[in-house]
Amino acid sequence: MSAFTSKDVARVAGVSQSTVSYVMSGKRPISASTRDRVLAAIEKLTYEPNAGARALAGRRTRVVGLVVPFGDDADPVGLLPFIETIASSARAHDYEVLLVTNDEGSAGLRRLAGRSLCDAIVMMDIKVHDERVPVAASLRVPVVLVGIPEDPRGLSCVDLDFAAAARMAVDELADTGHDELVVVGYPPPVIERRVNYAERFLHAARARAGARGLPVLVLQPQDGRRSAAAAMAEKILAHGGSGRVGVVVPFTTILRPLLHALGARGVVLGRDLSLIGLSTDAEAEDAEPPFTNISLEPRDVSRRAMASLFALLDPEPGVARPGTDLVLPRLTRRGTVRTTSTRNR
Amino acid sequence: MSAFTSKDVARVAGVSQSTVSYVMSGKRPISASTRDRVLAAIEKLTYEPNAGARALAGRRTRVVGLVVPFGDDADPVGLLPFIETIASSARAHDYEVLLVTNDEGSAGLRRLAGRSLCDAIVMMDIKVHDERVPVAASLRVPVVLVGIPEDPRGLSCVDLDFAAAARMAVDELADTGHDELVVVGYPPPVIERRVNYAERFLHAARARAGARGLPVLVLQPQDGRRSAAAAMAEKILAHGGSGRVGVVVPFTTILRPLLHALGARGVVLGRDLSLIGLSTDAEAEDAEPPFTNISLEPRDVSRRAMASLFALLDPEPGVARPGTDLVLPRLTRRGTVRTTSTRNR
DNA sequence: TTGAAAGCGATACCAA
DNA sequence: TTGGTATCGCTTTCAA
Repeated sequence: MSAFTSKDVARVAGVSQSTVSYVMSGKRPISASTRDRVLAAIEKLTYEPNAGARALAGRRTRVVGLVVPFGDDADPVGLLPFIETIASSARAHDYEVLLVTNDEGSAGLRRLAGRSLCDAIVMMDIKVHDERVPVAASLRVPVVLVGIPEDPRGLSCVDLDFAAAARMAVDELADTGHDELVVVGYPPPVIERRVNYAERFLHAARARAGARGLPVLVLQPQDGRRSAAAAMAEKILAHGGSGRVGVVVPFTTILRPLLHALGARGVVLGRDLSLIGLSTDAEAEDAEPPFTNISLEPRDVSRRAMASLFALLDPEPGVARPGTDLVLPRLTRRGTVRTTSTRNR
Repeated sequence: MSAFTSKDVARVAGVSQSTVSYVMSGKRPISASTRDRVLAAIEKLTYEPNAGARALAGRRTRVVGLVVPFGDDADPVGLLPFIETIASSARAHDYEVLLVTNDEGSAGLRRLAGRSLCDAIVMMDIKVHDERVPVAASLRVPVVLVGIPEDPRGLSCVDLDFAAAARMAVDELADTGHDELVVVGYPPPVIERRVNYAERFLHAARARAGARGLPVLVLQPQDGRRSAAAAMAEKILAHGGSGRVGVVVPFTTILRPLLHALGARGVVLGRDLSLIGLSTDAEAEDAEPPFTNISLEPRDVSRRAMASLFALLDPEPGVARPGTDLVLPRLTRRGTVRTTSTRNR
């Protein structure tokens, strides 16, 4: 394949190397005729600029670094839509995406910035106290967090509004006449790692339930597997004798096995028990039965993260300042919440 | 953060810039004392070499390009283990991973190579006739295919041996006394795109079934959703009156809904009907019920792909030549195949 | 509107 | 065992 340089293009087009550069960047007015000659030469030679040389001379790589939670026991499902959306958004701005895995910790961040491998970084799976956040804040490149640490150190954060999600779930159940709440929370490793959204969800759920005068029982599954789901189902049923119970499930991976475990015990959701899950819409639709859900909106979150990243990369005067951007979740009713005659929304 | 260069390191260590370079690369013997001084200076300045400059001068980027099937309707589940394994394998060799999505087609490949963004490429989701393969073969950088096109053009290919998987499934069912086979195949888009593994699996299944004297019915689900699964369940049951039927399901995403649909119709797998799925072990274990599966081995496949990639990157004399590397699948029995008294393996 | 030339920060050759 | 320096391919002043 070609190994032509901008010098070759210049020669073919009969112009100087700098003119070739300016034609490509548009940073200088060029007469129509020379531009055409240059473009023709580029076409003819199938010239592609050398990324390394460009990065060296121009001090920008046109690469965004993406730190993803691999290897961790973080919810692996639902990661793809994030990566996918970030990748396509990057491409739409003519940026490449460099993948770094979480298990490298802050070393990955230092490498990314120190070696000038990228112009900006998106970091996912933020913990409440995250050792990487202060490091990220000290880098020469802007960093956008998908998730909210306790102290963002002035970094931009984007995430679903998990507190609002919790309030939506509690309100929906309170409004439909339920008088008791069970939250099937997060497994021990998630809690121990102090994943930020888990805490935000649980705190807000407790607070709202208190405000609405509903007692809450928070259960903790061991993990997202069948046995854990079966145990949860038993606890819910043992607990739920007294009244009209609404179950809230923010931990995505336990949803399917839990639905199965409840079904196997003869429970009909929407009749014997109400359930709201926090999940993508696709998962809620395809589950058996389809359940009322509050959407995680991974695509929206990713898009907004990339938007603030690009805002940081070329700071439009008077516009973006870093801050926290919370995406509002959306509740979709699919019949797993029993409604009374008093309310019918 | 630091923005030190190797020149700074040289100054602090009291040596020349080239000595710093040689200390880092080890391409030249260095006296212990100077090496120590240089390393101390590097440490002190937290020096990191500029990737662009390195790529430019050294003509190698230490980046591998990874082309993943986003946006396509290719099975999104099971993609993560591939990416994850490739990423960690790359890191183990001190390479970065640049993500390119499939929907860019061969343009992405040309960019990767043309701009010298990477030293080698891993490409997934190969079709039988894949327009990208001839392009890949014409690049200046080595390309490893995860999947097998009809004409690999001399490129290295690594994949699960889907033909062997099909034969294993057929043999297992034949050996256990089944006298009829139903294959719940791939949905129309997969067939139309001529995804290579789908064809390999179906051809081999038909051939082996013929050799074993078993009639085969190949069904085609519309997609991987509940309604499609329900339709499949009906067809299987309508068909299966006459004898002992064994069902083979190579399309991963339909497995869960199909299991549910069968269960809802009162079918007990391993008693009324036998089923073997092609899926990761995790999925087979966690399903309801857990099913006998043939593993997709994404981690093995990825590891071997990276192994041949690194073999291409520094060609050990007398070792690697490009070729096709098929990973043997593994069958794990989980009780969804009914066994006769005549065989008990 | 265009060109010449000085870097950008490494690598690796040629000498010593 | 080490240092000087040309070079990689592009961007961006500075001059014209």
